Parts: sequence; C-alpha cells; structure tokens
Amino acid sequence: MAKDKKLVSEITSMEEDFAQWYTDVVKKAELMEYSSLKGFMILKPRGYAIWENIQEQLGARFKAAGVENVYMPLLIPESLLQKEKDHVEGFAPEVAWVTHGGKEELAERLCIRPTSETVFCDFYRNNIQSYRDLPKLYNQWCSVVRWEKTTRPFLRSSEFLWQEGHTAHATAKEAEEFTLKMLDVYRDFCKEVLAIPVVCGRKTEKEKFAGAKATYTIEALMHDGKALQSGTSHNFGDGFAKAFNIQYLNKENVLSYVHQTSWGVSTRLIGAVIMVHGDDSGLVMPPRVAPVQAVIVPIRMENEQVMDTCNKLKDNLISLGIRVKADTTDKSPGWKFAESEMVGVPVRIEVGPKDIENNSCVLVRRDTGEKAKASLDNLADTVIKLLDEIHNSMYDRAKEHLESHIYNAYSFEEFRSTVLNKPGFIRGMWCGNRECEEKIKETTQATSRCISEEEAIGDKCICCGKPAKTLVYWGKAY
RNA sequence: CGGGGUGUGGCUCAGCUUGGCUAGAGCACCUGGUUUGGGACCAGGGGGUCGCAGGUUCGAAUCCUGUCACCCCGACCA
Repeated sequence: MAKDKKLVSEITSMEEDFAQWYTDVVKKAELMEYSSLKGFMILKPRGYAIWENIQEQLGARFKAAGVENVYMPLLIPESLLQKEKDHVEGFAPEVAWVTHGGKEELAERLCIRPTSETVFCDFYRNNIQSYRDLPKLYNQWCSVVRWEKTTRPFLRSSEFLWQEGHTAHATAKEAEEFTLKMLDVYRDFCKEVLAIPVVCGRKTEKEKFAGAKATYTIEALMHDGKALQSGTSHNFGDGFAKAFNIQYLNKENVLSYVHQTSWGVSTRLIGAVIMVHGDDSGLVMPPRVAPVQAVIVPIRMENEQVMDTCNKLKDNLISLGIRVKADTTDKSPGWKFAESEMVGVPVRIEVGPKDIENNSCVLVRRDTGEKAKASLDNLADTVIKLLDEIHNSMYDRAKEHLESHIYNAYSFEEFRSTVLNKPGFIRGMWCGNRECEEKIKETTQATSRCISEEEAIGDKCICCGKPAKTLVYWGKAY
C-alpha cells in the first residue's frame, strides 16, 4: 500500500468549521451540485432519492389524514397575488417575475409561485358552493422560487422542492384542529422516519406566515446548537376567504366564509438530517429514508463462493423490501468502506472467504461504527432488526443532544450570557410585546423560535421584567 | 444589500510578487497487467489557452481597467 502519494480528499471536522463541514458532506456524499445559475441546485440521485423516500412516507401520512394530491400552475398573475394585503407584502421582496411571452411584453406580469395560497384560493372560490363541498383537503408536491440573497444547499436556495397542503373547512374550530393535526403529522414523521426530535409551538406575531392568523412550527436543533425551522402549519382563519371571496351555503342556507389552513415541509429536511446525524466521516442516514439501507461488500471478488453468497443475500434482502446494493465495482475493499461511510449507508455487510468458512459475515453499523460477526442463517432478519435498532439509537442520541442543549433563563443577563456561551434553545418568559422580541434579537441575535405550551418557569418577561404568561423557546436560527 | 475571499483540464490546487519560449502536479478518467479484510500498484494514454471583455507590451495565466460568477461572514427569509 502506498503511504506517501495518497491524496485523499478529506472532510473538514465539525469542531473546526461546522459550515465547511456541512458543505463538504453535501458534496462528498454526492447529494447535490451547483448549477450555473446562482441559488438553483442540481439534486443528484443520492439527494433526490432521499426526497423520494420523504415523499412516499410523508405522502402516506397525508393520505391517511384524507388529503388528496393535486397540481397547480407555476405562474400567478400579479392581480391574483395582490388580493391579500399581508401576504403580498410578505412575499413581494423575493418574487421572480415573468414579463415576456416570446418577444411580446405581457399586459400583466406573472409571478413564479413563491407559494400557492392565492392559486388555491382562486380555485376554491369557484369550486366551493355548499357545505357538502367541504372540507377540501388538497396537497401539491412542487417547487417554488424565492429570490434569495444568500443561498446554501438544502437550507436556503432560490428554488426548492416542497409540499404545500391547502385545506378549506366549514368552521374555525375544524380549521384549527386540522392545522394542529398536520403539525403533529410532521412531528411524528420527523421522529419515526428521520429520527429527529423537534420542539413544537406557535410562532409569535413577528415570525408568523404572511397572511396567517396563527402559524405553528416544528423546530429541530442542529449539531452546532442552531435551530432549524423544519416545517410549518398555518391557520388562516377566514382572512384569505374574505380577500378571495370564498363562500358557501351552510345547512341553514346562510352564506358563510370558509376557514383555511396551509402547511409545508421542504427539502430543507434533508439539511436537517445532515446536520442532526452527520459526523466527521460524512453523512449518517436514518435507515427509513436512506436511499440504500445496506451495502454488501464482497472481499476477493474472484472467489465464486463469495460472489454467490453475496448475490443470494442481496436477492433475499430485496425480496424482504430492504433497499440493498452489492458493491461489485473493481475498487479495493478499503475504498468501498470509506465510500459507504461518506454517503451514510446505515449497515455494511462484509463477506469474504474467511466469513464463508464460518458461515458468517461482518456487520458494521454506520451510526456507531460498531463491527460484529453475524451468522449467515437468518441474516435478513438480523439486518431488519438492526435497521430498527439503528433508527432508535439515532433518535435517542439526537434527543439527548436536544435535551442537553435546552437552558432556562430567568433574567436578561442570564439570557444573554447563555446565548453567548451555550449554543442551543433557551426557554425564557416573555411579556408578548414585539419591542422586547426585537430588542432580544438585536442584542443577542437570538430569535423567538416558538411559544411553548409547557409550564411557565416564571412570571416576568426576561427582557422588560413586566408580567409575562408566555413561555418562549429562543435560539439562533439558520 | 454591506464586509471578506476565489475564478487555471471533471475535482483540488501550483505558477502570478519580479510578464518570456511546447502551462504544471495530485486525484479522477481510458487501455493492459498484477492486486483485493480500511481509500492497491505498475506501464501506457486522452483531456486545459488560464471566468469574460477591453487595455498596456515585441510578448500576458502573470500588469491595468471593467465585468460576471461562485464561496464564506453579516442584515432579510422555508
């Protein structure tokens, strides 16, 4: 083996430079590539496969909630966008416009959707007449464009893939219930599929969605102690319905406005997976969304028995629904080991002549690096159990990280010193005034992440000292 | 939009300060062979006109001006 000439591309360590580590992992794991247009990313097979798995499993949860998929137009006439005042003000600064059709300048500019509330509203206005038409529970998977100044792969790009659910209900109560129901779908999905624990709650007036009555959020804590808003669920009340005139006749033959919700998660979730689970060797994929759940590495590929065993093993695992690949490229085993670690395959199965003699193989866990001998008998069962075990221990580990990075602050000084010295979430009471929220942001860079339902930890605002009833999770955010 | 940085084969970079002759290296790629339990080795081979546009000069990757793009750090946002 050559020792001096070898120039292996390394991943920057997390401790040294977390931002660079993130960029390195994204590139080395071949999730995406920059295109020639700023802010517009190319999702490579390994990155897109994660999104497909998210779509499949989150989609199943939507359907279980009675939601149906639809598709709405990409372009929105300016006049339509203008109908809801707060909404247009919130999005105007980052909207991309189409001004020409061929060589002709258009009579009316068309906006490339930054989100589709207005299109859904326009549609609902024409399609809801009676209480019998309600509720409407629609979702679309699409991409949206927001002209961002600073972009980062998966965390913030000018175009990104997401899903946006839009529902219309007969009553305010039903809309609020559905808003919270979808928030819980997100929370559960993060836990059960992505192995990510989240903090849930309502956004403050300052942080809520443009045009919403209430916004709820799931906030995840990254390895560096910064928060990532990972999904939101909005209750619109009847604000959009009034702006767009979406009315129906109720059972009493009275014309009423509908109550609406919208909710979404994006490819940002992939960024969360990277920053919650990754380590200095690269990506660590949670088994349930991993594009490849197990990789089989044959040692000494010229050995027929080895190859035979690998192939049978592969077929067996595939037949049991495991996403498995056998790495039969002519790279050296060491290369294959390093590669599987970089891309985060949860389980590696090494099969060589020595193993076959003992009717065994070597199983290596990506999350802990632990190696263990396993019998070839019932190996599929062993692997399936191991994948679940990996999921659970990844979740537990992330949860421990989250919980050990939540601090309480009872005064402004304590708050400031915590923000400065201890990356993570800070729980602190708040009076509800926007001035305090803004002052905290200006002086500490921490923003309100969400208003929590948890028990109060005091009765005075950490900023102004006036009476407070609201417990807020604060933190620096991506 | 402010501050900093970088543009040289697919990737990472050297060369630029002090202009000079056919523009280099490692990785990757192709062919053949030997290998294979933690990123193998040997031999041969293909590929760049130096982000772009002007300018200075006998001569520009190198100096000057402009411009574009990307990355990082802030302010604004999923």
